Amino acid sequence: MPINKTQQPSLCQYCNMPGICFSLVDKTKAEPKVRSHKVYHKSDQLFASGQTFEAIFILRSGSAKSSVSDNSGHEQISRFHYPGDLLGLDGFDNGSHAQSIKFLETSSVCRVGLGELDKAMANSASIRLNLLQGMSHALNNEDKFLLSLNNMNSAQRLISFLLDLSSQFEKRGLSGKVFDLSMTRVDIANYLGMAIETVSRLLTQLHNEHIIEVEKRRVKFVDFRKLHQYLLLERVPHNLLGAKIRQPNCIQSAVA
Amino acid sequence: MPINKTQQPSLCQYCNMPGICFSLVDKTKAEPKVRSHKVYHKSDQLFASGQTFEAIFILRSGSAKSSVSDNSGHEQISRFHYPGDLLGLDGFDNGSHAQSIKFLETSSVCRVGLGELDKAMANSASIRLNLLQGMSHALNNEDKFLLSLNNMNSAQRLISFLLDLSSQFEKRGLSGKVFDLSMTRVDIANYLGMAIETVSRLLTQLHNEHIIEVEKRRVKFVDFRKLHQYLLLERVPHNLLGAKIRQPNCIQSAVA
DNA sequence: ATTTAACCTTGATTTATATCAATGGCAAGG
DNA sequence: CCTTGCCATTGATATAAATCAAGGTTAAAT
Repeated sequence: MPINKTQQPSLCQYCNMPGICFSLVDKTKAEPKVRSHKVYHKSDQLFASGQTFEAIFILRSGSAKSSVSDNSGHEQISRFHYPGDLLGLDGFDNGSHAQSIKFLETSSVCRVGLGELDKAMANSASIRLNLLQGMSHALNNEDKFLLSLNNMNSAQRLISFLLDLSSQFEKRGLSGKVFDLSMTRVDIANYLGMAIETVSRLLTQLHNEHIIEVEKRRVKFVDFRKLHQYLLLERVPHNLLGAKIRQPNCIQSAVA
Repeated sequence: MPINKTQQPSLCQYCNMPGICFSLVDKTKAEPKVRSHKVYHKSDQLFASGQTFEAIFILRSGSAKSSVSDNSGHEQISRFHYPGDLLGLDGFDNGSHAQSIKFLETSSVCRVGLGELDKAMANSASIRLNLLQGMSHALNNEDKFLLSLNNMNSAQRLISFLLDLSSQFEKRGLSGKVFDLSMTRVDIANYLGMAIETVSRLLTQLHNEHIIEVEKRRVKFVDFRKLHQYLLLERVPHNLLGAKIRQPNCIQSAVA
């Protein structure tokens, strides 16, 4: 199985994004078959935890959040989704969804039923690859996220988050320098594992240090250099090893 | 695609575990083809981050850890592996491994080359399902782990870890009540995102409270009830909502 | 057999960040 | 229009867990 992302130019005419959508159709036909597209609105749920796994989805536009919850009702946002992302991959595990997915704004998705998907996988190496890649990518992303959760202070986590968002937007041809957050501060805090007050304070601080500008949900990057400097500041990983020289304090205007 | 774990009895004769190994062979032949098996020792590396993705592996015996690291050299263990686990799934993302995998003790793996794997996937719905399930399961596990990282205190995280190990062992027909840790305290601390001193102190504390017995790497569960009580103690998720009534303190002999 | 290095434990102290508390603004719905 | 609730900010205080420090034990290597 050659691993090669551009193996097949699978840009979906309808979704206008690289994905498995177009690849699913029979190439011998002139027009790609239009799959079932659907529009959702803010707070709508694509599926809920426990629901039967019947299809995967490709996010065409808008944004969404995945979350899981434990038996005592605590919710944890595990991922934010942007156009091109595959949704519902959690369902393969045991045939029902482990996550819930809620939309953060008006969004549209492309639905691919399981039967259809399996047929496509049987026939097309590129579809197989596409799907496995998507899952592997999600897994790797989550690993990286773990890394930052356990090895960064809250300022660094928030900055990583913003930079990640920025690159997500750029990948999709939008500005990575100015953009609007589609999620609330509460969502950000939940995702990053900190208190909402901490998120708020840090945003204010970065604003005051003229590193970013924040106006409600609008974020503008002013000084990328300083932003990256924050990330480089040593945060020793829990006394684990003498791998790095430590510094007494990181937070307080550590970027001079 | 019917989602059904027992769709096909795919118990590998050689690995003696449910997996994709046996399913890969031609059922019409009397004997399953022996795949390439290999033995590794403590500290050996199965593959390193950056290495070309050529095969996936199934852990037959022993245990291993996956880790990722950032550009500043910090390492984060993302998962511990036990017999039956699929190794190397991170490689699908971009054709090279994102993680490194090191063995924690003498272990053996079953190797499935990519070409072989793809062929099998093209031909067998059960192999497709098996692989997707494996990845989906890994993804869901990591989501759950995130949940506990962000919503539990260190005692609860450690306990969850021990209970998870316990169930891993039971699943594999071993005692979930007494077992040996194959990883160091440093590994545990790294995985759970806490200082090694905290791990040590908590183990001592749980021992003193007669909830578990710890003797070097040997762990014995004494009082499951109290252990679970620890998990139920409220740990409000970062001020996010009034979802739960909070309690002043959790750690200090909270289980009376 | 002795040295070296990894691994683990325990105590004292510091600190990053949660929690508590109060207030203001904005959007949705009646 | 009002008002109700969500969303966000800011300050004061508390605390869980990291860090610092030191010693002990085990396993590996010379």
